[in-house]
Amino acid sequence: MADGPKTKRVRRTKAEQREETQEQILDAAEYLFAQHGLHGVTLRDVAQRVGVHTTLLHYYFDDKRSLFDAVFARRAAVTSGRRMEALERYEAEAGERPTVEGALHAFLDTDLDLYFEGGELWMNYAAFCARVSNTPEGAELMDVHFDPVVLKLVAILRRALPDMAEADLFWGYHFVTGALMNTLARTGRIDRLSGGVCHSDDFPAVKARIARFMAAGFLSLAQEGR
Amino acid sequence: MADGPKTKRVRRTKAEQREETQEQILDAAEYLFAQHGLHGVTLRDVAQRVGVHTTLLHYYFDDKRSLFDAVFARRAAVTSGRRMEALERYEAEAGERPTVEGALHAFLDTDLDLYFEGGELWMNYAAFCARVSNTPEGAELMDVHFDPVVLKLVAILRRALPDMAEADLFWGYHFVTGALMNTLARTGRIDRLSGGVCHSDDFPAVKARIARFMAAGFLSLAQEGR
DNA sequence: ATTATCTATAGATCTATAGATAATGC
DNA sequence: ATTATCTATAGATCTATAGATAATGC
Repeated sequence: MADGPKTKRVRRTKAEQREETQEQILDAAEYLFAQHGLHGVTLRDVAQRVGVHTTLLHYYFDDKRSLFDAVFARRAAVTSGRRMEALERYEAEAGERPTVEGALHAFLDTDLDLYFEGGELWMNYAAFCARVSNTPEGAELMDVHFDPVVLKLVAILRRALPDMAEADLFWGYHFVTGALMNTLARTGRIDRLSGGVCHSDDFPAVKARIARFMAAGFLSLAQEGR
Repeated sequence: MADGPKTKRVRRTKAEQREETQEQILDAAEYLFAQHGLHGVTLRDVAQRVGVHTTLLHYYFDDKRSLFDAVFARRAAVTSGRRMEALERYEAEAGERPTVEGALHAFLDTDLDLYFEGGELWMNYAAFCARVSNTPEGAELMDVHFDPVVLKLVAILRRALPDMAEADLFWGYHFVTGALMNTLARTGRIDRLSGGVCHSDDFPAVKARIARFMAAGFLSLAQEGR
């Protein structure tokens, strides 16, 4: 229904054309999957948004599920890589004494910045990830693409809190990622609930609070001992 | 594919029969929607799981979306009511000096207990809620069914932290509900990520940590002042 | 000559409705 | 006599494939 971005028909090499069309398909699919989920979107919806025929999607992607996986994978490498770098940079800076809050800032702020500064397409990807994170298939894609960077975060947290039980570390991460996904989803619920005090789109507001909030949570579990 | 519970054909009054069939339809739909989402489930899937013909679903429910809404609504009143009672009980106990952690225990523990002790069907409902919470339609259903109890929680938190900014209160709640929904989803991700240290199904483990963790988060934001 | 895109279409499935049959109600 | 359930089917879509046409490559 909404008309996608119109292609300028100034075409260059075949490789470029191929690349360009594929990116447009992925952008459209990303937007639609974020809104309606894997099964709520038809290949025809995606094709219409791009302005091509449905069959072209089969030319570039084996089937619907492959397209879905490709949407997930395309930006996963970027966000994962950026966060990994940020964590390594923080680790180097902090030396012997990393803090929970420092590690969480590196992990969370880097990600929130990427989406917020990356424009509409990155925001779509964020919503896409959030939407699928609470599904069985989505969770498995997260295993594949995000385990290394998450385990890196956990490793730094473990050094910051050497006496904390392993289970506490992982449950703490579980709470962090839940809060993050709820943010990325941008459903507008917090806007309505708060009577307009908060806005789903306001990632800077989340960034200003989430690392400190979660760090205090970790410390309170650590204090408890067990 | 999986065969649903077989109906015992000892039928009583029509009202009872009607009630029983409707409940079976709702149970089956709840399970399937939790696994595959609104669009990932066909009416035929639901009918097959119950062991009736697809058209019977149209006899009891206007269309697919009405069935979906009915699934959400059926148990929403129960969980919402129980949490509201728990919050009011806590408010009465705490008198002039409610605490953040006390309010969160009332809100969160009551809910986790309901699902964990309610058996498989309640666990399905929890997964259903979690799955839809990150979608636009789901968030609107949450507005309708859960706003009163959430605003009650926020009101107690406000009394516990009278100097806290409104935005901080609501963002804090936003983090809490994200962590809760991630728990209810039970995707198995935390199991794999932690190498078996944590289990998605282990709501008691979450209950043992989440209120303290989140309370510390709230206090750290409040301390910040501004 | 190869690659990108479109046309035509098969085969399956999905939602929804109309009308028939089987079971309870009085 | 009314209500619960099933049969039959219409009409719309949806995914996927085969083969034709249009555009680039050399």
